[in-house]
Amino acid sequence: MLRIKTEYCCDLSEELEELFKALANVNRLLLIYKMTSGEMEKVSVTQMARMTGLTQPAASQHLKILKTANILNAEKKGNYIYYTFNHNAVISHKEKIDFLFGCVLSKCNKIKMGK
Amino acid sequence: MLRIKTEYCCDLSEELEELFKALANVNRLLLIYKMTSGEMEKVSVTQMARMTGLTQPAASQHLKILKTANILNAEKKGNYIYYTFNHNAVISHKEKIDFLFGCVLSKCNKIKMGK
DNA sequence: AAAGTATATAAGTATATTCTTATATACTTA
DNA sequence: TAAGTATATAAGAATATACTTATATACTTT
Repeated sequence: MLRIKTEYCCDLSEELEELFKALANVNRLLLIYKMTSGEMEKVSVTQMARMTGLTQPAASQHLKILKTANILNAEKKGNYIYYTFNHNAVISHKEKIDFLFGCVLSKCNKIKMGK
Repeated sequence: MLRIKTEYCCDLSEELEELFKALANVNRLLLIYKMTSGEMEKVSVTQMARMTGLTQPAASQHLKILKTANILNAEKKGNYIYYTFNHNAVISHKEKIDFLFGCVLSKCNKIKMGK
């Protein structure tokens, strides 16, 4: 199990680096929160830019980063593009984060128990 | 509750940005995994550098970033400095991440239910 | 078809990140 | 005290990030 984990962690670290990079920006986090908190199911890029105080190109670039990181999906509908959460990918991201923190916290507990 | 959440999210976004920035580096993630997986409770900086293939200054700089982000504690013992996880802070970090993903996933579920 | 709107992309700039090498600091031990 | 070891810091270089403004692309509507 430890060997599996050790090998797994190299790949996992690279995947988590990409995920954390995508999340490591306050404007992208605000975009995400806006997407969760609005009454609207779908919000256009221009609306999101307005809501977060970003210019349209800046919002577009941030959304692209979130899409590339498999956090969002884009769906074109006429003139507008609606970004939505990539539900399954978000679940998968969360599992990886839980694994990382699980490793850390179980190590903390082992030490507290006196090895 | 929604107003509380909206205000909370601005602060939270800035805190999560700092946390995610600290975690958004493959070498720092590998350092973390090495710290969780070793048999040793405490590992010196030089040992960690060797384990991850980093130079001593690079490892030191990464560890400083993890310490500044309240992920690690440093404890000087004679000639060596031992880094350990900041257990309580890690729990607090995890709670914030869980809140973020909780918002996202509950939004996903709301949409699936048809608003 | 022309004009208007929404979004993306391009190019440039300012800043941040992550290394490197060299050196300083703190401690230990001979 | 001098020499050795561990760690941190400093300074510089290469690269990445995040914005800006300008423009291209895709679609809609008149």
